[in-house]
Formats: sequence, C-alpha cells, structure tokens
Amino acid sequence: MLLSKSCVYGLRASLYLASRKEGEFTSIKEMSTKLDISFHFLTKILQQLTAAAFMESYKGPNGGLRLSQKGRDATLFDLVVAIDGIELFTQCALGLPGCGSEKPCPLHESWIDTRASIQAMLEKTTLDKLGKQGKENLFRISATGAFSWS
Amino acid sequence: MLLSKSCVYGLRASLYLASRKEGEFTSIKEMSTKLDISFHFLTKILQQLTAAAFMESYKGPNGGLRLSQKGRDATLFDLVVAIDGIELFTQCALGLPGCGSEKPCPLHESWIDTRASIQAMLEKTTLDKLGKQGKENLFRISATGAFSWS
DNA sequence: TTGTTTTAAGACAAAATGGTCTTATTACTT
DNA sequence: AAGTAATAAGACCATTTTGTCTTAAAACAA
Repeated sequence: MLLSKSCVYGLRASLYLASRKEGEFTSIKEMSTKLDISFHFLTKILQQLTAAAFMESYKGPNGGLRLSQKGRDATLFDLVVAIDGIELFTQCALGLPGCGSEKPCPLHESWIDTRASIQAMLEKTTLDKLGKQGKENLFRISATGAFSWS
Repeated sequence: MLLSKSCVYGLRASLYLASRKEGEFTSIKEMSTKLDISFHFLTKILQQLTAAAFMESYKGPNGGLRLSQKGRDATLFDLVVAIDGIELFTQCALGLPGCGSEKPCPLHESWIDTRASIQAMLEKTTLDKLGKQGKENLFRISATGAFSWS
C-alpha cells in the first residue's frame, strides 16, 4: 500500500473539512459517520493533524474541527508527511541505506523520477483549492455515497 | 512504504540469483549472509517464489535455489505481484472501492498515471537482463558491500 | 546405515499497525 | 449548579507484518 490507512483517513477527513464553509466547526462524529471511519480512530489521527496546526479544535456543543490557515494552504503532500513521515520520498525503493548515485541499486534512477511524480501528484493543489474543485466535480471521498458536497 | 519488507527481500534475493551462473544452485544461507537478511525469514519468502515457479530448489549438499526459465524471464513487477499482490496497481490511492472515472476521488486521474509509471519502472527489464546489467554497473543489492557481482 | 547438508513446513514470538474503550477536560445550555 | 456535547489523552485489545525456532524431508557422503 502506498499510504497507510491512518494517512488515507486523515486525507479524507481533511478533504471533508475543506468542503465546509471556512471557519465553521465540524464534529468528528459527523465526519466519522459520513466517511464511514471509526470515530475513536479518526479522533486519534486528527489529533496529530491538530497538533501539527493543520486544524483547530473547539470543545463543547457545536464544537469540532476546522482547517486553520496553514491547513487551507497545505497540500496533500504536507498531510502525508505529517502522518506517514517523509521516508517514502527520500528512501531507496529497496530500502538500502547506502544507495545513491555513486553506487545505486538497480531501481535507483527510475525511482528518483517515480517518487518525484508521486510527490508532484500530492503537491498539485492546496486543500482550499481542492475544496472548491470538489464542489465543481463532486469528487468521491467516501466508499458509499454517504458524503455529498453541499 | 511502497513495497513490503518481504517483497524487497524477495527482490534482492532474486537479483542475487540473477547474478549467478545459469543453472547453478545457491544456498539460502549464502544469500541471507551476503544480503544481511534473516535466514529463516528469507527462506519463507523464497518458498513463495519457488511455489510460484520463479525458482527451483534442490535439497542436500550443494543444493539451494536457482532461477527457472520463468524466473529469468520475469520482471520485478511479476515478483512484486507474487509477494505483495496486485492491489497497489489496481486500487484507488485513497482505498475507495467505488472510485472510478464516473465518480473519481480527487487523486484518481493522477494516480492512474503515477501507478502506471511505478509499474513501468518494475517492468522495464527481466531478471536475466538485470543480472547482466548488474555485472556491468555493479549495482547495489546490499546495504553494506558484502555482496559483489563476481 | 549413519551422519551431514540442504530446503519445506509450520508453530511460535515480537513489533508495528489498526481499532476500541474509558476517563478527563472544556464549553455550552438549562 | 447540574447536565450535556464535544475534543484530549491514554490504556487497552486485535490484526497484520516481521522475525525466530523446531522438526521433517530430501539428497548426498562416508
């Protein structure tokens, strides 16, 4: 798997928040229901993104999470790095510590390009723009049709 | 991580065998030592590749494993699929079952291209050719210099 | 035949990942 | 003040992946 489940869940919830009106809080309960993700597990993942200041939380009735300015400006790459770490984009495809252009593994040159294209894919747009694009294109972020861009 | 550890170990051992003279048996013990991989773990992984007929085994003194014709003609992609499965190359990047061109996730179109380039990278050459290329380029397949293309 | 060298098979353990549950804490509502 | 709705924190459990160990089976050698 390219991205961990935690990571995918974090991305989908981030896209959910990107679809909401700026500044508005959305409860984790709502997101977990609409995206069909375990509530407690999603809570834990989003705590990481809140700690990393991509989101802001507010407790109590009508509380929840919302994207911060940093979050709205963030790309999916930023979120992936925050959850899964940077290794995918820096390490050798065969996991060989000494691999480099001096003494490369058989995949080295190809992998440099390929991993850059993965990064480019994730860096293409910000959450803010993805929120707007989602409304236009009705992008899928849930398995079922439980979520819809209002 | 793009590939599991099992998969990476399997690829590295396959490359090791590709560097050996055709038809010659190499013991798993030798490979595990030179590649710095746990002997028993490597044994288990290579049993999968033997069961899938990429390799042939021979027991007893001077026994070991060697690439079959199928193995020499195989690409790294074939080996990856045998160990990690085909999912990486068929599934949605966000793991959404219903994702497709009718109702795509935000990454859908990019991911189609990117995962194809990963596949292309792994399909570029066969083990046989990689064995020859390795001798010319002295490709790295171990972390330390414990292995050398003789 | 007995011992040695090798893979095969499978039980078992450890670590990482994924997931659940309970208790705090904060803020609102009545 | 008391109750309710929400996140925060962390203990705990389950599953998957990774790794170890033991025993069996095959082939060779003395």
